[in-house]
Amino acid sequence: MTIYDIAKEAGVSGSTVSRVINNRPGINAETRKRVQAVLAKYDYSPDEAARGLVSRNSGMIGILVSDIRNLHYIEGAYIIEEKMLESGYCSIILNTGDDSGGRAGYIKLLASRRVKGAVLIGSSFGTPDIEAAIQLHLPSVPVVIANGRLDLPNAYSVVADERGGVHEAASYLLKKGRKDIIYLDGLDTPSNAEKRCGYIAAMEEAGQACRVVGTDGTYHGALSVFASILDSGERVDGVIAAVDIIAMGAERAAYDRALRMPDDISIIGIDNSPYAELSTPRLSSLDTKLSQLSTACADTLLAVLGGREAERVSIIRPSLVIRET
Amino acid sequence: MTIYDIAKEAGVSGSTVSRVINNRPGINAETRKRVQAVLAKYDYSPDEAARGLVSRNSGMIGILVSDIRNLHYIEGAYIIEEKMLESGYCSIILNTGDDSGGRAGYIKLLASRRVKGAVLIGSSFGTPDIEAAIQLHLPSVPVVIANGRLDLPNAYSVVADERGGVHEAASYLLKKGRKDIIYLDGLDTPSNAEKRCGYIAAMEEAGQACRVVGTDGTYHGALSVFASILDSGERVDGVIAAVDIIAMGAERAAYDRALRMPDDISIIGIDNSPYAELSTPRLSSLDTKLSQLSTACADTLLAVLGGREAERVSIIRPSLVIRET
DNA sequence: CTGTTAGCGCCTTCAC
DNA sequence: GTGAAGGCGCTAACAG
Repeated sequence: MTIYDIAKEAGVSGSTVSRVINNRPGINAETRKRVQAVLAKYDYSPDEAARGLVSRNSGMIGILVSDIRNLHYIEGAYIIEEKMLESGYCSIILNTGDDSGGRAGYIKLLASRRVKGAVLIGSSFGTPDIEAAIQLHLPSVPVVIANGRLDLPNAYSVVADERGGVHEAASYLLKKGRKDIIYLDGLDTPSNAEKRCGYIAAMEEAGQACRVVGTDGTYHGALSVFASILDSGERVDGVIAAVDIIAMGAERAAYDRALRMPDDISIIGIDNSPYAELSTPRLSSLDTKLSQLSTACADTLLAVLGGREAERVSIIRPSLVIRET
Repeated sequence: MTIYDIAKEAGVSGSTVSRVINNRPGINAETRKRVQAVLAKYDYSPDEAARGLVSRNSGMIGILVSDIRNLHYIEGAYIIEEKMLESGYCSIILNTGDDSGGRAGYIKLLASRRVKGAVLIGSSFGTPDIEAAIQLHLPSVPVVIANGRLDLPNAYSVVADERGGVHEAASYLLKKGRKDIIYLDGLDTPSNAEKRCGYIAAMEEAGQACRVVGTDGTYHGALSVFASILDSGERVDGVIAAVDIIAMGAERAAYDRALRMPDDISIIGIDNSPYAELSTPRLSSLDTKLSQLSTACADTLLAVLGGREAERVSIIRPSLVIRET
C-alpha cells in the first residue's frame, strides 16, 4: 500500500494525500476529511525510508555500546533510546564489543543508515581510530560520547567526574580512620585510569601508601584475587573497587572469612548499579549518576539536532552512597 | 556523495558502480578494479534506505521489549540483536513499557520502518490487542514471540516450559522434606500464571497445602511482604519466587532474621539471572535459559526470513541450579 | 561487458 | 485548492 492507493480511493492525487499526512495547510476541509477517512480506514503508515530519502532525514540515530556484558551501559542505552523516541527519533543500538578493530565498521554501518546523530557509550570509544572513523564516515552529524573525550568539531562529551568522585570516596574512608585501603582495578580503559588517579591522589595527599591490585573485572576474578590477598595476611581495612561487580567479589571474599562490614573492613564500589542495593550486606557505592548522564547525552544530542547550542563538555558530579559496607 | 559521484570519478556509469558494490558478475576485471579503487578511496557506503526502497528490503527487524526495568529481558534483546546483525539485519529495539494501550503504536512504528520481521520479548505481548495490531500492520512478516503465544499465521513462539520447571523446583523442595513452601508471586502476566500453576500442581500432587502470596515484583516490595510473613510466626521452610529479584528480597528478609539457608529455609528464584550468582548467600534458581531462548528466537526468525521451515512453537526446558539457598 | 531507462514511495516545486 | 512532473539514491531490465 502506498499513498497512491490512498489517493485513488479518496479520489485525489498523491500529492494531496502527502499534504494531508504532513498536515500542510491550504487544503479544502472537505478534501482533507475525505483523505483522512481513507487514511484511518487502513491505519496507513507512510514508508519512513522513502520519506527520509526525499526529505534527507532518516529520523534515526545510532547508539553504540562498548560492552554488552556491562548491564550498566545497556541501561544507559535504553534511557537514551527512550528519550530520543519521545522526540521522534528511532535508535539503532549496536553492541560493538571490546574489539577495537571492528569499531570503525559500526561507525560505517551507522553512516550507511544515514543516522542524524550518534551516542557512544563508554570511555573506550575515546580512541584515535574511532576519531578517524567518525571523521571519515560521520563528519557532519553530532556525536555525543558518554564518559569519554573525542577531539572533533562535531563531538560532544558528557562525563562523570570519576577522578573527583573516587578521590572523595577514598577521603571518606581515610576520614573514618582507615589506613590500609587498597584499590581493586578493572580492565584497562580511560575511565578506569581516571578512577585510579583519584584514589592515588587522595592517598598521597593523606600520606598513605597506595596499593593498586588488578583484576579481570569479573565477579569471580575479583573474588579470587581479593581472597588471596586476605589469606596472605596482608592488612586491609578498606577497599575501593573500579566497578560494583568487583566490589561484590571482594565483599563475598570478606563474607566467607567472616569479616564484619564495615567494622573490620569497609568496601566501596563504583557506579551504584542495581547490584549494590541488592547485595548482602548492601554495598556502599559511588553513584556515577548513570541515568542523569544518559539523559544529558540525549539532551545534548537533541539540542544540537534542534539547532540549539550545547555544552561541548558537560560534567556530572558523582556522589557517595553509603550503605552497609 | 552518491554512486554517481563515484561513477564520475571512475569514468563509468552509475549502474556499473552498483554492480561492483553488489558483487555482480560480468564486469571487466579492469573496470571493477578501477571502481573499487574509488570506492575504497572514499570508503563509500551506499544509502541503505535507498537500496531498501528499490529492493523492497529494509534490512531491519524490530525487537519489542515489554519492560525496560527487567534487565533480564534487555539482555535477551541484545543477544538477538547480535545474532541478527551477524546475518546483516539491523535491529530497532524498542521499550514498549507496560502500557498495553500504546503497544499497538509500536507495532505501527515497526511497520512504518518496513521491518522484515519482529521479535516480541515477554509473555505480556500475547494479548488480543497486540494480535490485532500485528494483523493490521505486520500481516506478512514473521513475528516471533518469546515466552508467549500469538494465534496468527505469521507468528512463531519460543517458550520456556515454566510450568514444568516450577513443578520440578517445588518437587525438589518437597523431596528434601520441606513442608511449608510458599510461593511469592509477581506481577500479573501470563508467564507468572504459568509458573504459579506449576507450583500449585506440584503441591497438590504431594498433598501439601498451597500458599501463594502476591508481591509487587520489586526487591523492596518482596522484602517487606516476606518479612511480615516471617514475623507473623507463620511456619515457612521453603520459598519459590516468581523471579530472582523477589527471591532476593525474601533472602534478605531471612538473612536479617538470622535464618540459615538452606538449613532453616530454602529459597529458589526463577530465571537464574546474574543476580542469583552474585547474591549472598548465592541464590538457587530455576534457569529458564534466557540466552538459549533468545538464540532460538533469532534462529527462528532467520529461518523464516531465509525461506526455511521453522517450528511454530519451540519449547525450552528449564533446569534447576542449586546454590546456597 | 556497459550504459540507458524506468521506477521503488514519497515530497516538493510549479502550473492550473 | 489541487494535480502533474521531477527527483531523492539506488537497482533491475533492457539495449547495445
